[in-house]
Order: sequence, then C-alpha cells, then structure tokens
Amino acid sequence: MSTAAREIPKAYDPKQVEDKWYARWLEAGVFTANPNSTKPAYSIVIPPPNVTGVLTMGHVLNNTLQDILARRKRMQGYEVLWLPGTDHAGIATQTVVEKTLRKQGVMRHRDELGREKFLEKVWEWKEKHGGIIIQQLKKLGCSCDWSRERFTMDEGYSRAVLTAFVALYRKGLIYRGKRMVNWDPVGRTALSDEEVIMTPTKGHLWHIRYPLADGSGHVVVATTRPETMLGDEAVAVHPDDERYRQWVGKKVRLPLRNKEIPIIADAAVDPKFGTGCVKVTPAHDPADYEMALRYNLPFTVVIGFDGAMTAEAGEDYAGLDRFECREAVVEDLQEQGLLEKVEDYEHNVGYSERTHVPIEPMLSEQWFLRYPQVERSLAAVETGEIRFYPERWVKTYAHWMRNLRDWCISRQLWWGHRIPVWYRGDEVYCGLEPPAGDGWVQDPDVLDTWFSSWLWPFATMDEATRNKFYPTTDLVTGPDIIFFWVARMIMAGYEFTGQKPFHNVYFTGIIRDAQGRKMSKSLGNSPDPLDLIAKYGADGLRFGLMLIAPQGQDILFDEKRCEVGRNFMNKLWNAARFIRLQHQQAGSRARTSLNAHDRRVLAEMNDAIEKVSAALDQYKFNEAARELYDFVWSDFCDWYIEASKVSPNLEVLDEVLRVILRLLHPFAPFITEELWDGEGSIQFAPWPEPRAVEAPERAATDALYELVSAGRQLRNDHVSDPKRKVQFVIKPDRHADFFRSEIPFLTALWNAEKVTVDDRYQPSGVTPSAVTSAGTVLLVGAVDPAAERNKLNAQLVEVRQQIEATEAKLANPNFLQKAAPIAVQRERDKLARLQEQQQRLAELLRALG
RNA sequence: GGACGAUUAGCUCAGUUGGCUAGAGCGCUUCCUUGACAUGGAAGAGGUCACAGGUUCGAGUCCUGUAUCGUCCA
Repeated sequence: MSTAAREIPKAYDPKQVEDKWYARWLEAGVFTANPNSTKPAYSIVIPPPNVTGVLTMGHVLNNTLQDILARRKRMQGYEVLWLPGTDHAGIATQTVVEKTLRKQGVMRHRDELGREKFLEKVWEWKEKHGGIIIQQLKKLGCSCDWSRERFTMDEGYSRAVLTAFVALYRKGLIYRGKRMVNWDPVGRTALSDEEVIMTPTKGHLWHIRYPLADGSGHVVVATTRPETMLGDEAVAVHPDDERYRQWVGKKVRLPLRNKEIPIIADAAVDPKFGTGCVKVTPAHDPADYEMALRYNLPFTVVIGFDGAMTAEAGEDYAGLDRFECREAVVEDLQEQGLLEKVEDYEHNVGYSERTHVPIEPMLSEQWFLRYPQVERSLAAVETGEIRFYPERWVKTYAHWMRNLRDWCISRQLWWGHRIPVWYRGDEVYCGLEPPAGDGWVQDPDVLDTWFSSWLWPFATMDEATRNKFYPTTDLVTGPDIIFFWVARMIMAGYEFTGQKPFHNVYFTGIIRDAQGRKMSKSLGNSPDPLDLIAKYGADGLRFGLMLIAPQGQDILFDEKRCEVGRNFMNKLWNAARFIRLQHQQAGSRARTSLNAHDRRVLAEMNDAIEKVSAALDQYKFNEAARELYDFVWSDFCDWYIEASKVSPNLEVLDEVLRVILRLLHPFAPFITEELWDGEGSIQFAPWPEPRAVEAPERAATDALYELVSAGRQLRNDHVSDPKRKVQFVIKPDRHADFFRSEIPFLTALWNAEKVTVDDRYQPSGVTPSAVTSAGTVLLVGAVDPAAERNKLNAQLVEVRQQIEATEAKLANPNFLQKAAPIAVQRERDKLARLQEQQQRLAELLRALG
C-alpha cells in the first residue's frame, strides 16, 4: 500500500470533519445573505424555538428540512436567506424561571420580588440559558444567516409588536371586555382557546336532587362538577322535553346554599345528557354563561383566580381548593340524602397546555382581537396562492378560519410585551409611548407570545432585507401549530404588509418513538440529538432521519435509523477512497472509450439527477434520500465500482462521484464538503443537470447482472470452500457476444478460474446449472444428482405456473382487444421467454437422466 | 359526533396516471476478513397487500361499505 493510500482512513470519522468545516463556513461568511445581490432571492424564516429550550428530535427534523432547501437553492444560484432566531415563549419561560427561583429559595411568589426585579431574573436566565439551542443548530450544520439572528423581545422587534397592537386598536379590532375565558389557576393567567388541550378524562356524573321550592317533589340534575353548584342560578331543561314541561317557571331550592333559583327552558340543553335537566352556573361554564345572558341571571363567582373557593361559595367552603371542595360538597349532599346516584363517566376536560392542570372557565376582564384579513387569508390558501404541502392541511386550515372566535391576547404574566395602554381614571390611552401628564398607569398585562410571533416573517427584517427577501419562499413547520402560528402569520402578513408572508408551507410529521408514542420530556423517550450527533455524525443523523420522513406522515424514530445514515456515509467515504486509490495506479481507459458499464452508470446517474431533483421540487425529501441511497449503494458501489476493478475509467468514476457529492450535499453537508475536490466550496457548486449520454445497453447489462447472481447462487449452493477456484460455462440464448466480451468481469465477480461462453456446450454427468432469462449458467464439477434434480424441478414448477397465468391472459379475447397494445406485446414477450426457460430446464432434467 | 390520515414481510416503510414474477432497510439463517468499505460482501428464508363488496380484459393501486389505530375539531 502506498503512503498516500494509508493516509485515507478506512472508516469515516465525522468528528474529524464536521466542526472543522462549520467553523470555516462561518469564517468565510457563506451563510450571510446579501440584499443587494442580483441573484434571485430565496428565503425561509426559522420557526423560532423557545429561547431557553434545547434541541429536540422535532427541531432536528424541521431544521434539517430547511437546511436541505436552503443549501440546494444556494447551489441552484439563488441568493439565500435563512433567517434564524428565538422566541421569548412567555408562559413557558416564566413558569420555568419561577420554579427555579422557588427552588433556590429566592421567593415563594413573584409578587415578593416585584415586577422589575423579577424581570431582571428572567433576563439573567435568558442570558445564561438562551442560545444553547442556537449552538445546537450549528452542530447540526444549519446554514442560517447568524448575522440576522433575532429574538422576539429585542428592542426593534418589540416595537413592531406594539406598533401592530396600536394599529389594530385604532382600527377597532382590539377591544377590552369582561368575558368567559380559559383560566389557568396555576399559571394564574388567561389562555387562548388554542392553548387548551381537550383530554378525555375519567370522572363521575353526580345526580343531585334539587327540591322544588313549593315542596311538591324534586328535580334531578346531573353534573360532572358538583362544586360549581354553589354558584348555580337556575336549572334548565329543553323546551320540547315533555318530561319537564310542567316544571318550567317553577323554582327549586338550591341545596347547601338554601336559595331559590328558577327552572328555565332553553334550546341549548341536550335532553339526552344525564336526566335532561341541567344546573346553570353562569360564572363558571361557557354554555351557562351564554344562557345567563339570555335570561338575565346573576353571575355568582364561587371559584377564585387561584382555583380556591371564594366567600360567595359559603363559609363552609370558602378557601377550599376547587377539588377539595368537590369532595366536601358530595359528602354534604350525601349526608342530606340529596345524592341520587353516582355514575362513572368519561368526558373531555380542558387542560392547560403549559401547566397541565384543568382549565377553569372564568369571567374576567381581558383584551381581545377580532382577526383581520380573514376572507383574504382563507382565499389565499384555498386558491393555492399560498400552497400547503401536503395539501390536505388546507381543509383543516379552512375549517378553523371559518369558525374563528375572537382571540384573547392578554396574559396575566410579566415576561412578554406589555400592553401599550395606559389608564387615568376613566381615560384610556393606547400608544407606543406613555401619554403626557401625570397619573397614568400602564395596563399590567402582557401580550400572548403568539401575538408577537405572528409578525415573524417580516418584523425580523430590516427594510433592505424585506425588499429583497419578503414575501419569504418556504415555511417549514409542524401541523400542531397551524392555528397558533401559520394561520395568524398569514393574516398578519396581509394586514401589515399587504402581502402574503410566504409562498409555500411544508408541514412535517410528528416524531414518535419506536412504539409510536409522542416524544416527551416526562416519558423520557426523546433521545438527545447531540448524543446522536456524537455517535453517528450530523450527516448520519440527518440522512437517517430523511430516509424515514415521508411527506406529512408521523415518523417512528429509532436510533437504528441513525446507524443506516452513518453506514451510508461510510460507504460513500470508501467509494471515494477507492477512486483515490485508483488514481495512484496506472491504467485507465479514456473518458471517450466507454464500455457497457460506463454507459449504464452514466445513464443511471442521469436518472438519479432527475429523480432527486423532481422529488425535492415536490418536497418529497425521503424519496430523494432513498433514490440517492439506492443509486450510490447498488448502482454505483455494487455494480459499477466492481466493474471498475476489472477495467477502470477514472474520468467516469470522478464524474459520477462529483455528481453524487453535489446531489447529497443538502442532506449531508459535511462529508460532501470534505470529499469535494472541485473549485471552492461545494456549497456553491452548481446543482447537477442531466446531460446527453450514449444509449446504455440496458437489456444486455441487466442480463449480465442476472447471470452474475445466478452464478453466485450456484457457487453458494454447491461449493463449500470459498477459496476453491471453479469453472463456469454460459450457454447463451442471447447477448452471446456481449457475454463473451465480459468474461473478465464475470471471472472477477464469480471468483472463477475460468469462464467460457459456449452455446453448444453439453455437460458430462451432473452439472449444477441455473436458467436465466438470457441463457443458462453451468458450474462445472460433479454434484449430487438428486439435489440438482429437485432444484431444477422446483424452478420448472414455478416457470410453468407463470406460463399458465400468461397464457390465460393471452387467451382472453377481451384482453387482446381492450388492453394497450404494448401491454399485450409485453405479455407475448414474457411468454416466449418463459417457454424458452421451460425448454432449457427440461433439457437439463433430461441430461440428468 | 365531524374532518383528515394510516392499515403491504417479524419491525419500519417504498410501490408514480390500474399492466413484466409486489420491492428496500432493519432483524433472522448460511458462508466470507479476496487490495474501497465487517459502519462491509455473497446467498437465502419470509407477503391471502386489514376485511367485504363493486368497477375493469386486468386492482396493492380506482369506488362503496366495515373494522382497527392515530391526529385535529366539537
């Protein structure tokens, strides 16, 4: 082995390569987008991860896809902007910081610190833990323009958020009002409808007797939340319900509270629920709230913002937690003989997305937004002005857009953009700056984080950048935030820029573990991507993931996938290593002197270019990855490199490798850069285009490869000693001259002593043989005649079955008449081939005696 | 209850507008360290394409229904 060859390690080690190249790329500034470039623009904005978050498999998937898009466009000659950044994630970050400060004994509740002091602590936290995820994205190889990194709480961005608020306020789209909202008693804040997760929960249905005020009996109401009865203001039945018609207008005496409340009739009551007679708690149930408005019922608040019972609940219950109170109420009802029965009951309970506790419907003063540009945003997606991939998400989007309810945008948090509204007595002022004069007090609430991120595609850009790169080209995100983010960005885009924010939206799948469970921190089933990168390399992780990420389907992730990716990189490494070693040896045919293998691989390379390009154009990343995998491993390594060992054509080897590296670069940026020997960085090497090639003899090479496999099988079945040199004879039915010219190739791949092509060969005695579609392969040497006969008979049975099936088809006049002529011809050809094989098998059997 | 998706080898998935003998990877069995690669090579076993109808000369592929699983919405 020459010294040069020894310098190329046998196994690919990504550690030696990845960090080195990323540092060089940063140094060269190759990711920085130039707004003055004359190249066509291509842009993506990153879905900003939580600033204090860490990289998850979901991020790996999402950002690999974006990087593939960005890198390919760079190669295709676009000026690419991939704009990164992070999100302040109001409630999530505040919750985490509060928890930590409590654990450190700094405070029990944030009120002890006060707003300013607390925010200082959050910023400290952000400085310490923010940016981890950015470093992780770099490890993954993401080609973001880091010079444009943004944070939703940055000064400029904050100003954009407040400006948007003021504009919408002045348009009358933002208003303040006392409404029934989703209250998170642990986070102590209101939430939007989207932040409530409905979860089927096992509970009970309590049937409670409410005595009639006139003492003439009782009605039975069914409820899943008995503690709310303390705030009941009516009992309701459906107006058409015959069972209760005579009760309507009477009064019942509310147990435990000893007050009279009316029985009303309302069409909102479901007569099939429970007894068909329901309690009405105006202050603690959205449906009851609506009913109360219709009937002018009072709103008695019995549960406070902290989730504990208020004084209105009565002295027996005031101060109890809502769930303790439930038990107490049930116990008391039971004692008074008013509990008719208890059933097990499963129903949907809303949980806070963040704190995971049951949401409390609560009457409270909040800010709401009437969504702008709804019609236009809906039409844009339905007409394909904005395209969704996969398209089926259009329906989900449209359904949500058609059933919009005003967005509760205020949060009772401190970490976030403070609402730009000031009060003085009855005066209200909305503006970017506090109004002049004394005595103005700013609204204490902050805005929903999504009220800032819906501006992300344009508020992250300065004017020059916007002129070049807005509207952005592609957005890559998960379908779980289609309402939270995607839909709202579209509305914001039209409202504030008059344009759509992006042309295409690609929705990824959700990453699950091997058992199909969603990856989550609490389950501990989510691997740390950095560990995976350390073990398999970023390229291996990326490629392994891409192979299993079908468009819009959920992805069952298993670490095995990374092995596939790593192994593929090693395979590629070694193919390149082989070519380098060849360069050090004498003897190569000229580029112009192509043999059948060269022509074939060049034609297959063209197919690969076309298929990979087409797949990427349609966002079918896994198809592109699979095509590359198959082309590299099977066509290039298994067949072409093997043929090259017999007769190399170095220029073709180099050419194919260079195309492979370029096609693979978006998926595996590091190894392809390392192996690239062209001018400059591979990042700006032109994306390959198919070019005219000499027609490959596909039928002949197919037949040749079939012969190779048949011969190997004979060897495997009949020769136990792998070192033993054997002799093969081919009795060709076609391609005889070609086979003859490929004797060196066959000899090498069969590890044979001698290969002969002879169409008149007559075996003496028992000779193991195999019939292929282009001829018979015989392995010269004695074997067990019975075993040979069995094998041939088995093959004969199979061939006969196929002959019968094909004959039946061709005997069908309908088929002959109606099928496409080419389909008929195919069947005829197939039959002829099969009959030929049958004949060969019969001959061999006869020869065996 | 509504919408959408899935159901093909032990596992995870391909399978274009219906048309050669339904493919791949992993796993499994046998053999192999031969000068690219054991992160590898060769060969093999393994499938009633969820079920039931229908359309068609022909259905894994199209239509209808059913079942199971998943996601979103109410």
